[in-house]
Amino acid sequence: MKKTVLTFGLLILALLVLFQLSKYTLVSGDSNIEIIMAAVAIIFFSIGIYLNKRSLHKNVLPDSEIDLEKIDALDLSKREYEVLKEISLGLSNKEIGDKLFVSESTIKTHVSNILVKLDAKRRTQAVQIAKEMRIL
Amino acid sequence: MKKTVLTFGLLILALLVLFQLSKYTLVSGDSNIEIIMAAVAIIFFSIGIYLNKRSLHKNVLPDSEIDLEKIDALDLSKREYEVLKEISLGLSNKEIGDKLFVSESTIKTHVSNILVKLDAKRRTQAVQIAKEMRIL
DNA sequence: GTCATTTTGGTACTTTAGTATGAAGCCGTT
DNA sequence: AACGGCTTCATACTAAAGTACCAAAATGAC
Repeated sequence: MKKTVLTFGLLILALLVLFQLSKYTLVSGDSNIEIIMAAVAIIFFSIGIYLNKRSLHKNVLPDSEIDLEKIDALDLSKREYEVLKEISLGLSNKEIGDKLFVSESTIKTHVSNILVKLDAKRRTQAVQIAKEMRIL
Repeated sequence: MKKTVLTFGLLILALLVLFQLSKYTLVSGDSNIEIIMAAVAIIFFSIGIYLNKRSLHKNVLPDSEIDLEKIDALDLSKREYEVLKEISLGLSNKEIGDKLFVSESTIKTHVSNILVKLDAKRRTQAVQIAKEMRIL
């Protein structure tokens, strides 16, 4: 709310400044109205785009960004993160093992470690937690 | 690309029209430059916001919309869909049963049906498929 | 009220997931 | 070289998940 008042206040201020500028230019006889018009158009067009980007980016970026720093914070190793990604794709331990060229036993070990680190009881829960943390 | 050219073409056209209007008004001696200025400002401000919303919404909406029609198309019953949602939250069959006040056997039946209908082999895969279909 | 579908539940079984534990090789740091 | 962390793998076990098959209520449409 405060931001809305502030931005609209600034908009009105900018408009007033431009009014004075245009008057001055017209009085001084230059009458290059086109340039002022274009300036006004460009400025407000830019403002419109800028304001929108700001207000919408707050909702857009967090959905697409994956927080690589948080992976470190969770002590998830590279390999464990790889396995986690495969789990989220719905693969079984055997399938993940084949895909990463290691045995199913290895994947089981990784999965167990992932569950401990993400504080999950099941792989489905691990995926859910990881997505909430914007890691996946 | 084509759309970008089109919109910018329209913008230039609008600007030119406004030039002519302003000239006409000035020549006719009215010299109410403020009104024209304000009009230009408002119009381009609106265009800026509009264009941005259009371009960003394409990426925003599909992520948040859940396609209720597709649930029908998959023959997923209400109850099955409920169970699917709980699965995506990482709950076990037992936990889902407790949450929905039915036995684990019932949940197992539902899960089996869900897997067949979503053409999945595992619950994790079912979640992934459902999310791809924008059902979850 | 009849009929089809949904929802519920069970038993018995197979498969996959997950735990516990131990161990060997690799790799970067001190 | 020694140390800690990562990756790998195995065995043996328990717990969950999933399949197959059946069957009885409940629901909703006609």
